[in-house]
Amino acid sequence: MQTPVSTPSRPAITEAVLDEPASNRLAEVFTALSDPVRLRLFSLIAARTGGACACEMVGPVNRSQPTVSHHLKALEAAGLLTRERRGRWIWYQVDRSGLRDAASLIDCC
Amino acid sequence: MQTPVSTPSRPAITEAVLDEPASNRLAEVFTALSDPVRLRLFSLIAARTGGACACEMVGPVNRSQPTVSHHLKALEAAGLLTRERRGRWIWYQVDRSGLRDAASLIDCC
DNA sequence: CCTTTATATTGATAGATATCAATATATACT
DNA sequence: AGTATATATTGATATCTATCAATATAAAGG
Repeated sequence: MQTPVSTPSRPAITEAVLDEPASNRLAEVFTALSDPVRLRLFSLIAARTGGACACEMVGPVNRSQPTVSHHLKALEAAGLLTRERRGRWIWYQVDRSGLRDAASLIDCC
Repeated sequence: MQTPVSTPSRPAITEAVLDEPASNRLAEVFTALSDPVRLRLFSLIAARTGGACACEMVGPVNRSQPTVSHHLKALEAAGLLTRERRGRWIWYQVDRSGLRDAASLIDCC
């Protein structure tokens, strides 16, 4: 499941009811953000300009390496992170475009 | 589980790593938004100034009355909707304050 | 090629959750 | 009181998910 390169901009939620495809896609994004460990991982990455290495994250979130790997994969699959290998390491960065749909929903406040 | 009356404003996610209480609270909000049916319900309510009656929602989301009731309760528990009885009917409105935390996370895009 | 290090996958399990049918509660009207 | 209508709760079930131990893969360096 991958995010399309360019996402069509959606009307604000106060202006039109979400149709089923839109709500399905948005639910994917919010599902990815619905776990405290994933939120902390996302936050760790967002707080560093230039992104962060997966190797730095096991300690801070206090979960096993496979669990961290699993969560990072989920965030990437939802289009919230980009992933890049550098030698033995994997570097993640926030994919801001993946957040736009979610932001437009929440804009109404 | 009820939202405090006034929520302390949080630093942008690009500035500080979420601590555990913050990520737990935020995960509650995003969990509430993580289901397509709940998103459509939320959207149905947000699209109507003055809110919407629970009785109008079973048809549009194509789920049973108990399921709709269950989802509306979840949205209210997360602090995303307010609930008011008017005679036999229950009216819901978007609680914008409940969205602020989520918005601040997503601001970074 | 063998070892080390970083990350991913597999398999298992406990807990969460979306759903509905049946039933209960609450309000209004007669 | 009795009936009709709106919403909530209960109980059951199927599916999903967070987690870890064990194992696999991938890259770098000797």
